[in-house]
Amino acid sequence: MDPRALAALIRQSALAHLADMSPSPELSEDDIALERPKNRDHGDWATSIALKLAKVVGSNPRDLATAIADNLLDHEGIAAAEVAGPGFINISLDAGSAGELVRTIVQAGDTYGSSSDMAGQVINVEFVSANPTGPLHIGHTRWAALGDSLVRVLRAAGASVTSEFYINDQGVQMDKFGLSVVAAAEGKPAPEDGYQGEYISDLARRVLEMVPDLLEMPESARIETARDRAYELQLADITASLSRFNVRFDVWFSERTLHTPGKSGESLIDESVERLRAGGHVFDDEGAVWVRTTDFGDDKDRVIRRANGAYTYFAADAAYYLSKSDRGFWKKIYLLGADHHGYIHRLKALAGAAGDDPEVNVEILIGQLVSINGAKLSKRAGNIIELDDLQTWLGTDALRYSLARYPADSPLTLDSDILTKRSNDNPVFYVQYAHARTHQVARNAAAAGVTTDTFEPSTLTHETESALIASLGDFPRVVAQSAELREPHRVARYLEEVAGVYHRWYDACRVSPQGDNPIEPVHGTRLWLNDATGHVLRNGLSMLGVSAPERM
RNA sequence: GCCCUCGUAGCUCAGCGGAUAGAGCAGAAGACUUCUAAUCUUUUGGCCGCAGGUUCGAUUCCUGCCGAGGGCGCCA
Repeated sequence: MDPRALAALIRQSALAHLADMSPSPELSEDDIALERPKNRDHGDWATSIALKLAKVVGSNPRDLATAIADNLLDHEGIAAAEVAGPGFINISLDAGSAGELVRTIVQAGDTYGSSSDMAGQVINVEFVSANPTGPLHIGHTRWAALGDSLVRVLRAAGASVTSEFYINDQGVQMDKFGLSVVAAAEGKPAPEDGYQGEYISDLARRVLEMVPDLLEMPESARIETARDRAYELQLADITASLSRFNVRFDVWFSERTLHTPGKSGESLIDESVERLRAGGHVFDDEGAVWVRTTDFGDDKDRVIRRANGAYTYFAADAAYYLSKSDRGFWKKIYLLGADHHGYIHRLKALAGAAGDDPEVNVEILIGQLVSINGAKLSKRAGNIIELDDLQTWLGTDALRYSLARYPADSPLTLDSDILTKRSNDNPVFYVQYAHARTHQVARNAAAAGVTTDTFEPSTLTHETESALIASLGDFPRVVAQSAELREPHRVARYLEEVAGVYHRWYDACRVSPQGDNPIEPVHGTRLWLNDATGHVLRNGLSMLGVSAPERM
């Protein structure tokens, strides 16, 4: 019996008891609030449903709990249902019924943990979105790890997700970038406010290889050529860095495409201003064009087109937002650093002005900054800590895992000493080792002649076995909840728990018989449990973009 | 000044209203003739920043204060 089936059963029992009430209370399976108690004495599962219902139906929680518990006991597979504390119901499943879950997991394989809870939701997740004017730094690294994991978790929950990188390849920063590369190519110092660091001279050298006559070109062509070639190279570097980091984007959206005039002679930005105007959210004042974002909760109206005729950055934001809507995304999720939280109001306002519901169609996840002890600033790129350096230093697995195991809104200081340790201190190794151990156990079982031909779940009676089974049963709910709350760190924390329970089980229960002892049904059955654990660990690690080695 | 996030064990952090607030590390004591000891067992350690409020019940929700970080533009 898996948790969902149990929740359905509890619901049924509660409703049976309350059937003669009028009106009979609404009760969904989500209301059951099934949880696994920390304390083993409290059974395999516990529910506070009686406490919640007592308020609604106006009866004593303990009496209500007793009635529901009695009803539950009549059902197959329930070994115990006891009322405890103010009205909790502690439930124990009988071993056979609980163990059936193991077969379900193994048969589901790679798909165990996935669900269709979010089926039909078409979601765009935008993250990283760095200027293509230099290498990615530690801040981008956090959003890359978190964003990619979030995308994977949402997909596992059944949503249809597109990951997107918005390339700020237009504007003043790009021009500065071009000037900086030209200066380096000419052997001159970087311009005021320009980009510095060895990577700029590297780019200049590479551009000169591609365009040997660069320095003979007229100035404007020279700057433009240098800018665009260096941009190409830098973007390719960023893509390669992310790819090594196991992060891939479905869409690389160039800001330039918003500025480029289309067939009608109008750019997408021109069109979007007109669309907002048609919606009645635009006004003119002192020669500038404004969007009345205060109608949608912004603290001030925003200029979209300056008095000098130039569009503001907000104009590109607007066009970009409309593009996402036009491309059919029902929900737009943005991952932004804390230094961008000022965007929240205007993005929401933009959604409102575009005719969307800001509370439904836009979600902005603000992440706090991350730092790391012991990291060296990049020599190549100047005063930053580079993703590439971090990755070479710590490895993709340790870096991705340790960034994904904390909620985005907690300020984070990573400890490089721990991340480079290959022991219990380092959670990623703890989890990966547990996975490798499931494979080692399976190899040993094969050598000892233990097979999965026998499966007798009623033999899984050890307390570590019921704990492990219950833990494995939690996986789909953890994934669904992580997706719902946009908190992939819950998957990581869960995997650590599974790994711990598995290690304790391993310590207590043998899959291969010791010495010359005969092979019994329990051994084959435990091999099933072992394999089921391997599936859960592998599936979970995969959602975090972390490898699941079969040997370590 | 206004806005956002955070404040939980010595450290790094979990805990979307529930039972005695948890994990890892650090400190103390143990377990390898054993399917991998990269593991496991036991143990020390808390005015959950402070003060109110809502609730049968608050670390969790609300308000104020204190502390840390970040943000406010016809910049991008």
